[in-house]
Order: sequence, then C-alpha cells, then structure tokens
Amino acid sequence: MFMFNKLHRTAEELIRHSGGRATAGRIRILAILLAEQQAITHREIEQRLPQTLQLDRVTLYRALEWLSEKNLIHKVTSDDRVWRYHANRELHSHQHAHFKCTCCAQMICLDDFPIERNWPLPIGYRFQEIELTVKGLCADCS
Amino acid sequence: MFMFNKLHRTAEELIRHSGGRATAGRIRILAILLAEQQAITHREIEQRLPQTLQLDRVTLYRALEWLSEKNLIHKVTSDDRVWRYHANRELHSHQHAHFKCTCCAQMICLDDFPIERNWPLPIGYRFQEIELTVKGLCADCS
DNA sequence: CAATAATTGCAACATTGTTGCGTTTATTTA
DNA sequence: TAAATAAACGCAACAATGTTGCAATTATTG
Repeated sequence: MFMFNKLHRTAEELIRHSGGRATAGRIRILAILLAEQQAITHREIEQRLPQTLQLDRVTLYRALEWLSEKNLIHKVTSDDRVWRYHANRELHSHQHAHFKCTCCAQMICLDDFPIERNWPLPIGYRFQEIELTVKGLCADCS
Repeated sequence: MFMFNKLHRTAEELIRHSGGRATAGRIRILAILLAEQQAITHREIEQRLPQTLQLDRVTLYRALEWLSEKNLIHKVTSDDRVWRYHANRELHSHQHAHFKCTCCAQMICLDDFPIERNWPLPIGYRFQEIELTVKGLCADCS
C-alpha cells in the first residue's frame, strides 16, 4: 500500500494525458495494474478494489476496454477463456510473449523474449501480429 | 462428401485402437475433423453433422474431450474464447503454431513453423509447452 | 442373448462478457 | 461558482460457451 499514492498520481496523469475523464474508478484500476507485476483478471482487479470504491462489473469491463483503447494497458488471451490485463510500461514493446504457470495460473510478461516476425506464412497470407504464451511452472510452483 | 467413407473407416479404426467404444458420434466427429484443413469450433462441427445424426451439445463436448485425451485431436486456444479442434496427423508435431485470420476467423495449423523451445525464462521457471498464434489475413481476405 | 460398464441426452447451472437505458458525474464555460 | 452537457456509471437483462448430475440407452464382452 506504500507507493500507492505515487501510482495513483501516475495513473491519473496518464489518464488525463489520454484525453479522457479521470474518474475515481479508472484511476484506481490503472493504479492497481501499475502496482502489479503480472497480468491479472477482471475478478482479481475487483478483489483489489477498496471497500470504499466498489465498481459494477460492467463499469469495470468498460473501464478496462477504454484503458486498452488508449494503450495504457493490454489484454492477454489465455486458455482458460479469461482475459488478463497488464499495464503498459515503456520498457516492454507492444509485441511480447507471456508466461503462464500451469499450476497457479499466474501470468507474467516476458519482455525480453525475442519474437521473430518474419516467419514463413502460406502464399497470400499477411502477417499482422503474434501471440505467444509459454506454459510451464513458475518459480514458486516448480 | 466423396472420400468420406474412407475417412469414416479411418476414424473408426483410430478410435478402436485407442481402446474406447466406437460410437456413431465419435466416429463421425473424428471423420469431420479429419476432413477439415483448419481447426474448427464446436459449433462448426455441430453444423457439419448430418440430419440423421444430431448430437446433444454436451455429448459433443464430451466426445471432443475424449478424443483430445486420446491424442486423436487437439484443442486450440483463441482470443474469441472459443476452442477450436483439429485432427492430429502424423505430420504435425505436437507442438506447432496456428494462424488465425482476423477477418474471417478461420484457423489453420502452421506445421512447418519452427518453434524454439530453449527460450530464456526467469530463474526457477520451468518450460512445459508453448502456444503460438500468428494473426493476420488469410489468402482469401487479404 | 444377457450382463455391465461406458456413453448419451436432458435439465439445470456456472462463468465470462455484452447491451440498452435511465441516472449520475466530471468537465467546460459562461 | 453554477449551469449545461457529454461522458461515465449502475442496474437489469441477455448471450455465448462450457460443465455437472443423473437417469436412460447402447456397445461390447462372455
């Protein structure tokens, strides 16, 4: 919880720079994601919201959608059919790999994972982006 | 529809070799997947079933689960939260990449996509498998 | 052909996410 | 600083995908 004021201020600034309304919900959600090392689910974000700021499920979804559009966060696909969200930081490029622990389901970004873009596709096919998830056991589970 | 008898027989044989009951549903489902170039959804399989053999949704899910367990087919994750299924053929290794068209949503297997396994993970992390989906436009859509 | 264990179909439920719409609120501007 | 207004919110209802429990059916075995 220490550091949180700073993240809160950072979050608000980022949101204002994106030209949207700096509502309490958006700020808090972004601050939560900034505080997190790993990509977390809608549900996990909900649980991290303080009692004093409980948001409707729909509002949370819409805020996350908005933050994605503004490129302040990104969404990660997973095999459990649940989106996970993570704050965008300068350091990681838009295209990066993710690691998912098959035991505890935690998900982290592998920022320095080299992603090859010039892979051979069938004739006529056009590359747009790549999604790469490595599965295995995290340090705690292995 | 020509060739279908042959696939049907192949499917039945594969199922018997796996030590399970060769029911009409399982045979037909596997034959459908064998006939298909691309990975298709539960819904698409349902639509390809003949009028004379309509299966319950649940039965279809369970048959697909069983075929996966027996390694006769494999499941592919996608960003639309829908599983897609594809018959396992000798040629493609268990680990291979997939391509998904962002326009028409068709999904194919990229069998000759080189997948590097020795990627650098954080200390203490253990590799199990990799999921790689290339997104872009297929030949028809681009 | 009978026994039996596997498979199926039905109903009900669970989870995740989306849409429509009236109400509230952050921001702008006078 | 108060009014105007567009954006954001909360609620209810819906949609899509998949799962569970259980009784009825069926493929296989002897």
